[in-house]
Amino acid sequence: MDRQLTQRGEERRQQLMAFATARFAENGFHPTSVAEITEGLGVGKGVFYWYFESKEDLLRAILADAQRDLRRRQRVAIAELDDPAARIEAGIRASMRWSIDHPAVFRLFQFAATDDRFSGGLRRGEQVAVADAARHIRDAQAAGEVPAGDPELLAQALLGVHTHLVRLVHRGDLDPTDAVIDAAVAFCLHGLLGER
Amino acid sequence: MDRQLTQRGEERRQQLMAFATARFAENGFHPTSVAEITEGLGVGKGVFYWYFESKEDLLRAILADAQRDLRRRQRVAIAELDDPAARIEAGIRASMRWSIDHPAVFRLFQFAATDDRFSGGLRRGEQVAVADAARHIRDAQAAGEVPAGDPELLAQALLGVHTHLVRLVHRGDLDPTDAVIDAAVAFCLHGLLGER
DNA sequence: TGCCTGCTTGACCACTCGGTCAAGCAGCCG
DNA sequence: CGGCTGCTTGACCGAGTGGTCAAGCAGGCA
Repeated sequence: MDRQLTQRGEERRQQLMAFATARFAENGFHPTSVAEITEGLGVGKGVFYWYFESKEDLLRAILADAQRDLRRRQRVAIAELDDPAARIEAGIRASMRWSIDHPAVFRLFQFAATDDRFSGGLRRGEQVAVADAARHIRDAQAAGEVPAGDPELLAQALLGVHTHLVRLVHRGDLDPTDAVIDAAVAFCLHGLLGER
Repeated sequence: MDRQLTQRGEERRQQLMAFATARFAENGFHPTSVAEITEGLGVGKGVFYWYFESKEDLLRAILADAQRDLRRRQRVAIAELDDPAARIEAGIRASMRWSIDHPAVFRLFQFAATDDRFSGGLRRGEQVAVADAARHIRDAQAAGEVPAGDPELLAQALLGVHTHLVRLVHRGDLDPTDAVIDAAVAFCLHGLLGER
């Protein structure tokens, strides 16, 4: 699309993305029509296609935006920590907090992972975060803190715990307190059998 | 619907479910039309509505069927084990193997969890399995094998690891070998920091 | 043999969808 | 002031959609 947007145009674009995010999360991507989005905002349908090439394009933009934001938060959380284990823990905590704070976007991530039209884009971002965690695991292994084992696979396991527990929070099965995050961190670090 | 089905009718129903499972997994639920399913089978559209009330009804039937099958496999795997930790491990292994063996259905589970029209049905089955694992965790805690901690939450963490790693296998990022399952089990039992 | 029930057909319905476009509006620049 | 560019409008399009139904077929039971 690559349009020259004024301040006002940029705001309209954000408004469309925000509203669509809410509708997609609530109703699902496919069942939500473009008309529903523009009518909900009280604008003509053409406005939508001024800012986005298609409904798909819109969702991709939403996902990319959110991934950038999450990544930023992870980086900030880890920035000043040196110890590998501390960085891993801070990364888990930051990711969970972000995901809990952004229920709608998190739901869209879940859906997007389900659909080949979008999962490719997600994957790249996911792999960056996983590679990051894997690096810290490798460091911890080198320092003798963590026993041998495929760092990538372990990092993926962390992500699995994160994702599933956040889903339960949004579903209402778990309270969005720090206790959940603490438990997730404890499980990831010690598993079922506990500290040595 | 509750139709009186002959042998032939039962087979047709199964055929519809099997074909639809493949199409839904490949193309997505919403983008796959009823016409696509009946045409793929070379039958008239009315056939579909003889066996199912709606497209939604069909997906629900597919999910319920699959959940029953998974549950059966879990029960068999655990049946003759007494030790709580052994039961937990066997449950994880059985679940992962089943999920790896049923890529299409697993994908539908993932999608269904995303859509409120279907997630309710899934949830019940999921909670049964989680409650089961939680019981074993509680037993293990009573036996002093596992330190204190919310058993339900720990069971959910297991499920999170299972789900995410299976997804990676289906995505092609991980080879569907026993090594993945072993790693998942090891992570669940010992976490990152390893055995005591 | 005839009939009844389970099964199948495919044209048809009322609608919705994503997407287009000619036209009009508004604010800033020269 | 004129004009240019960014933005907005909403009627319109063709292609499908999920779902219905009157009609026909066939195999097994009486």
